[in-house]
Amino acid sequence: MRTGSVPLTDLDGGFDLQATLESGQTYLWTREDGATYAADGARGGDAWYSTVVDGEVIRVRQRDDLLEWESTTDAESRLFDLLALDDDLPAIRAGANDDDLIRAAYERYWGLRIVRDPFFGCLVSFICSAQMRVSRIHGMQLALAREFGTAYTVGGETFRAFPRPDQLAARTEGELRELKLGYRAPYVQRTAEMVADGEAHPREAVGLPYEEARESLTRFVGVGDKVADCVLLFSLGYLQAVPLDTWIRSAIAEHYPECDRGNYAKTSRALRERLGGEYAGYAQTYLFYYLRARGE
DNA sequence: ATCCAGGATGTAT
DNA sequence: ATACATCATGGA
Repeated sequence: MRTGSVPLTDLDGGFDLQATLESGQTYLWTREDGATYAADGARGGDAWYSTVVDGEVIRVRQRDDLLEWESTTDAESRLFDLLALDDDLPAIRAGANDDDLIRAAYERYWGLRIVRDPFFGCLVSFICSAQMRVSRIHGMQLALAREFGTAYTVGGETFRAFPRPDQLAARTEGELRELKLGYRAPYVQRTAEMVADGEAHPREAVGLPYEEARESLTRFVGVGDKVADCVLLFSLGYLQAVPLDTWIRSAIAEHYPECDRGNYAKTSRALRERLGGEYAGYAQTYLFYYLRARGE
């Protein structure tokens, strides 16, 4: 294993690994101490997290102002990409609407970055997210990796990659239901087939104007506007995407009632402008984590 | 027991 | 285009 470390004081705006990985954006990392993601956003700890990307095992942990990593390859540039370490956080925040709520959320979780997940794992994660809590979505993705993903053994420890499209496409709906995916099982199976067969691929959305990209992703089974927004935001680099989930919808009702325009597209557009346009997805994600931690 | 969780789909209007 | 029922599962 190669090792290295990134001095976080060099980054624009610092970094918070726990907030980034446990805030419900990504479900493709494993916390090695076995602790479940803190639903209340409890801070602290310097746990190791691991993932497998393109056949390379990557482990990271944060110790104060140092991000330590260990990997089967030189992982530094990969980490900059996956964890958006090159995003200019102060500039992003400066471009956001600065009301009391947004300010509080940014201050509480400062250093949280919008991840850039591998697209297939992200797509499946958010198909599974329908009417599910964060901890269970994570559990589903770990189960998919454990049952159907390729194993890599390094230093006596085994790491499981998230399954490739063909690996999931080869499973039956029944096998996926055994992992407690419920009614999402056929969605995952059919979407995996679409990608494996070359019928469609999430990356075809890249480069399209934002709302066209969202529409493009809804061709996958189990993907509506909300899940499409999550994939755009957490995998494909569309930082203006504002997913409207139940938490954000209640926040709209309580704090931004004028943004409720009746349907998804118009409401999302209104909230996007309200939250700061180009980087509205950042404010949305800080807000989501903040509100969920407070249990509102 | 009832409600709810990062919703989507099929059908009727 | 919009309204509605239906879909699994488990924790509060």
